[in-house]
Amino acid sequence: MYHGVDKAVEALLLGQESAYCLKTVLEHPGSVPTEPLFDTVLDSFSFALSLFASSNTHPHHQSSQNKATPVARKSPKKNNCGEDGLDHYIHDSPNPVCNDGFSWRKYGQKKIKTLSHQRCYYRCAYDKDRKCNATKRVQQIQDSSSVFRTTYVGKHICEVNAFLQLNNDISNGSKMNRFDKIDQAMPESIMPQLVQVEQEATIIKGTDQIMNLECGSNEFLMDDEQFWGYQFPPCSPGNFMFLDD
DNA sequence: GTTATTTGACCTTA
DNA sequence: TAAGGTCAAATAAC
Repeated sequence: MYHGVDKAVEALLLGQESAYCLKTVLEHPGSVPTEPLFDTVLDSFSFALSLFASSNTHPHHQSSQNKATPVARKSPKKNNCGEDGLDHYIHDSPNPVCNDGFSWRKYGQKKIKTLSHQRCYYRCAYDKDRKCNATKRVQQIQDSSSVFRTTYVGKHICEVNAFLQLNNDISNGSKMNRFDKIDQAMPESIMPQLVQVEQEATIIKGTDQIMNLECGSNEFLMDDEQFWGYQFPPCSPGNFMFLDD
């Protein structure tokens, strides 16, 4: 999936560029708002990581994917989502959404009247520890193929808290390697800050690698190129598009 | 024993 | 009142 890798590289480059801008801004405090730059850096890396994650959904990587799936734990007696389709998906087609880098805890599932499959509800595993209010809903939306819609609601603040802790440690004179500290601070959660909501960001992952943005009640599907264009439109340096938070 | 998942009940909203 | 979202006790896995 070289196309996706190219996109990922682009995203990383954009993130790098934004990081450089942020560095410059921080050296000249007050000149430019820093928050949009933070968001762009996070979004860039998030998107790149999501692409890598989706590239790992190729059947050849199935075994490793299954290992990494955080919600794979299932009771043999109780069906995860009560539908054959989802079971089939989990076991026969790796679920990329479950490998989005965050740790999720399932807190419910519901049969949706207009849909043939149940909707599963997850919240951040650190919702209490780090007061992270991020949740997601996973819904299979097609019977004929393994297409799942994951709707992310809320913003992950768990990794932000971890970074604050990290920065405190560093500023307190710790000599430990920065990345060692990151690994310690957030073994599982240093990962994508997917497009966050007030508007919900919805990503569909399936056999066609479709991505979807859901804007209010008007849904539309787009391929990853369109999604990319939406997320990171062509722009000159210093003229980024930021998503409202 | 601890932690995660399941699932019916309850709450909220349109 | 119906439908979607969340809670929490029961249950299963480790």
